[in-house]
Amino acid sequence: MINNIKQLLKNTINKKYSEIIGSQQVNFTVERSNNDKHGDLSSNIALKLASILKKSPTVIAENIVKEIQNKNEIIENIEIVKPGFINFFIKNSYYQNIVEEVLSKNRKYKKTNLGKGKKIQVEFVSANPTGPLTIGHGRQAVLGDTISRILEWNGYEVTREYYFNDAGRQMRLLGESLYVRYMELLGEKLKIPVDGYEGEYIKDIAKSFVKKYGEKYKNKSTDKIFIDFATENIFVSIKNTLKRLNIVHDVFFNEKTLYENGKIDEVIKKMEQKGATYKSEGAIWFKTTEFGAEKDRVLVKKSGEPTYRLPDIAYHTEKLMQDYDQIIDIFGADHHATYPDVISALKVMDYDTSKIKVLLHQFVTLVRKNKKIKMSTRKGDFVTLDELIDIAGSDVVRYFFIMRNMDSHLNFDIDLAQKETDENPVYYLQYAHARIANVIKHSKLKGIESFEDGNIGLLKEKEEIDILKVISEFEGIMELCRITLEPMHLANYLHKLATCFHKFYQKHRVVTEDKELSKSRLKLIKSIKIIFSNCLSILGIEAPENM
RNA sequence: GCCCCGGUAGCUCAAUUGGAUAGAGCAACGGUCUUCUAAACCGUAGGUCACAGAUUCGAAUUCUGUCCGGGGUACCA
Repeated sequence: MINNIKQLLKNTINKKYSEIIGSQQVNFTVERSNNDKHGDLSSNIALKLASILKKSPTVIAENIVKEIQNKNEIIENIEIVKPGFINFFIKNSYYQNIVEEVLSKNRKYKKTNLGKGKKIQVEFVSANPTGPLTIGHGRQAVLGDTISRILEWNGYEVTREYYFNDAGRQMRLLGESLYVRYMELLGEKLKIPVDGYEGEYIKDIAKSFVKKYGEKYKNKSTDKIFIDFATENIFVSIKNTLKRLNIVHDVFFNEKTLYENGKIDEVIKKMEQKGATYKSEGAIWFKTTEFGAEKDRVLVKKSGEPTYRLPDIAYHTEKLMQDYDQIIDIFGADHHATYPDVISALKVMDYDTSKIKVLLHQFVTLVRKNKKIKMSTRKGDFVTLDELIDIAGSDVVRYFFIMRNMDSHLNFDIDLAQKETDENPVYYLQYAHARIANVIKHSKLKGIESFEDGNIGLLKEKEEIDILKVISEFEGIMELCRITLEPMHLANYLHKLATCFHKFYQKHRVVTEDKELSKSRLKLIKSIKIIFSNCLSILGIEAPENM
């Protein structure tokens, strides 16, 4: 509809003003009005042309309108307003026809195939197996999965990837922490190492360790079994948590692979050849200052161990070697200083980094009794994602995490979540869906077997047309989501759709003595139901038939 | 110090990326179920869009500076 009008305007000015405009691009827009008085669509074309043509916008608008009047069958009326906006009023029949389109396309309504044959890798969560997933990870998990679903809706083939490291200092500490808890169960008091893991979950793991091995590993603190046992247990729980949220990764990539397949050495050698590194104080440094960084960074410590940066770089060369058309990395705000180094290194080695898109999301702050709490996995001070799902349920958790812009901090009030699950906004959407399902069921009881022959021309009430207008926005919203990769827009949209449905429901009855009208309204609500169900499925949220 | 986010109603956040009278949900107050689900709807109240400049027909949105909050700035990941 918008493109339709836009093309019409473009043609008109090309015809009328081509001599003056010449090859200049006129950047005008056609947008949905946010006020009924301004019609359905409005264009600023006359305002944009005013400075080029050196005429008053109103005069230009009048000339344009004269030209296009009656040239488009969906336009009911055109008005010119104050500074020079051209407002279009669209015919009801245009909106009514949407019902038929939704009903016939159903699950495929406005679904696109833009990504057909294209592969995208989305990397997210990527938490090392040192403890259960926290609320903080939850945001990234839901964000990553929902973005994946948006891409899939557009026909892309998405691979969800999880990158992890089960070696190194953190893991050693994890193993030692488990050992301490293990010995504790065997009656010996030891101290958790400095920077070790103090969370309760280690005690649980220690219990199953005892169950399995008894006293076999008493006093064998250095045995690798402690690390392996801990990571294995933790990974199982991480995967379970994600599964509860309907999130399943396709690939778990172990950092270890990069050492085994020689990628790490390869990267170091290549960067050396390119003259991007140097040795100093026994370490190997990357000249990041040449890429605008403040300081040079260490790639290999004097101990010979790489810093986290090196495997990150190697991992990305690995990603780029595969045939993905796009690579999306989802990181927390704490990564903002490190990923530019990775990109710089890839550029040094002549990789095309334009395929890589990095999305940073801000942190989740846990609020409890009106106090902000800093979460730390190490100190065991956190609320796990599992606990949150227990309290609120998967649907609410998913909705909650994509409800807001990823750029804004998220304050999570745990008391509120516990107390007010009934008033959660997600129920508002699901309730609308369930209500519709119920009305359709009711209509069958009232003897309306089918409503395929309902006459959409009978949908004339303001509340009915309003709903159809919102449905007509769906395509644009999905486009916005695709471009910005920001699922929040879809959440806002659904809320808006639910609002107009509830308003309609309150004011008008669907099933009445008037069979014809009932059938047409059943068609209407069926089409709303389809939109709900499609959108909720993109958000990974259930669309219940009753509540 | 430097880098990245944010600052909008009492609270949590929107504003389709520069459009017209800045909107929702909680919280407050008042109203609506003999009817297809009241987990809903209607109404009232609530705003110096942090502050100051700049850009233009037009700014919450872009630019500059200042203030406040969060994150980063490791030979931790």
